[in-house]
Amino acid sequence: MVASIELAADGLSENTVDSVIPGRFVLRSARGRAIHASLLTAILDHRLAPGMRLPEDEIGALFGASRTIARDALQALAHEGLVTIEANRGAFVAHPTPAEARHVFEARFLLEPRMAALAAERATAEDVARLRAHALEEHEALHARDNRRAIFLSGTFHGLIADIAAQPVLAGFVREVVSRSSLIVALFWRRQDTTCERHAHEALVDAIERHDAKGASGVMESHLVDLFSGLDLSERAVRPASLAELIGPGQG
Amino acid sequence: MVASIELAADGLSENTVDSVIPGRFVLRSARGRAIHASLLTAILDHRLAPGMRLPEDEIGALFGASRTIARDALQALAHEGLVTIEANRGAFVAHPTPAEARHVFEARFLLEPRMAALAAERATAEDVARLRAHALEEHEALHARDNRRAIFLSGTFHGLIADIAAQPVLAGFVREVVSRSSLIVALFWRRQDTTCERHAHEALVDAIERHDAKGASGVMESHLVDLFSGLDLSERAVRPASLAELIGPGQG
DNA sequence: ACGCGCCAGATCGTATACAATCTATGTTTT
DNA sequence: AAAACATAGATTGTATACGATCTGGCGCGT
Repeated sequence: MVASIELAADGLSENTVDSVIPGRFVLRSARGRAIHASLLTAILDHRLAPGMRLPEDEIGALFGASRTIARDALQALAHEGLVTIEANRGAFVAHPTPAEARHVFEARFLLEPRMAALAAERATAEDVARLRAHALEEHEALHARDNRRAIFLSGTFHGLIADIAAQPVLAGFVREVVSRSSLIVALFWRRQDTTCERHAHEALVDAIERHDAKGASGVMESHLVDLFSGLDLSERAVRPASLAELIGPGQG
Repeated sequence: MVASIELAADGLSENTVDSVIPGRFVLRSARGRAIHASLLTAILDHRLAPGMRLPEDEIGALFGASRTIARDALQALAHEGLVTIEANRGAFVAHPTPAEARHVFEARFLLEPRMAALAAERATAEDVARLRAHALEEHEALHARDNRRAIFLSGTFHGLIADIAAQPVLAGFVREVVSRSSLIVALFWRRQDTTCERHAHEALVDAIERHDAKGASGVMESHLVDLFSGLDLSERAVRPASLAELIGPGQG
């Protein structure tokens, strides 16, 4: 039951939501966009877990809309790879396999270092200021132990850099793979410390401020290596062993 | 009026259609997928011109489906950047601006040389055979002056290479930018000879057969430079002068 | 006790109805 | 005659109705 999760839009600042939404828009109605935005942010900050059902009725009702609208929003999310649609069974939060996780990160390894380099070449003083403000927000979220916000912001940071690179098509692709990474982290993350990540983001802003394209590209690449190596993509991870192993033969 | 254009599926071999359709599927009904496939191929081979209206009624009726189904298919195409949806006005074949054309090609310049290199590393004998067969088909289409088929096949060739690179996420991105390039060519192409292109495709297959990653990457890059330099993205191109200039004051 | 089939509830698939909006044509006004 | 307005037709926006399909549970038979 999805209704138990807070999906209404009032919990989110409009700015942060906008920074995740793809530029080219396919949903016509305001309510459709609201549903899209709410589900998107709920997936990005791990309120909605991979595999969770998303019944059209319930989602529509949450936003005072009919199934027609909810379906459109779910179809849009399916196109972004965040929702899976099974015929006659409905929509579910996507549940990437280890192989899909690898493919998503392979795409990030190709796209994002280049975006960081372009951002370093093109960033204005205001761009750098915006990045710094964002990094500060991340810092505060971590300090306040607000993990959801921290994980959400660390994703939108990558989207901001893609915007600065001023390549809208590639920026859209980056947003997609970053969003999907959020589901991958939810499923396969095995490490606790996220401090390395914060330092990486700060180092990235520094390189961009220096207009050091090579440096920014390198920092981004090693940052992605860090993220990727924090995943456990062994087969063990996807199937939680056997029921026997989970319950244990002598500890119930 | 769109009905005057042959959109039914019987004119196309199933194989070639499949090779254009994105892997992850969002449309549930068979008729929805048929509409999607037909509109897609009609756009790719320039039967549907940029800016053309796509009324829901008419499209649904063509396939014996209701507007509901047609809407879903149009939304999917909108997500791929091939169709533009305007609120309360309906769907149109996308009509990219020169700026958008540049952004699409910037994405291709980043993605496709890498895909060519990966394809060269990974291609099996069967992959090479498939590419050769495809290049031969292109050759035949050109020889038969079947321009529509030639332009269609030259697009799917790039999709095939992306498949061989075995990176499904990136391959999906490549398919999107290649499809959009078809609209860009329809609007901005200014050159007649496509022979250079055929040679480029053959050189690409040769490099891939040699497992020459650097070579394949280089050939792909110069092939894209060729394609891009064949476009006229000046502002003059986008607005076809004035109505007076088109009709002429003294030749009716 | 276990497996098999059946039935009810829930959910999705699709068409259709009606309201809202837009476009184009023709009319009025200045 | 040109511009503003009004109206009719066409097209989209959205809800809803009804049939199809799936899921889970109950009862039956072995």
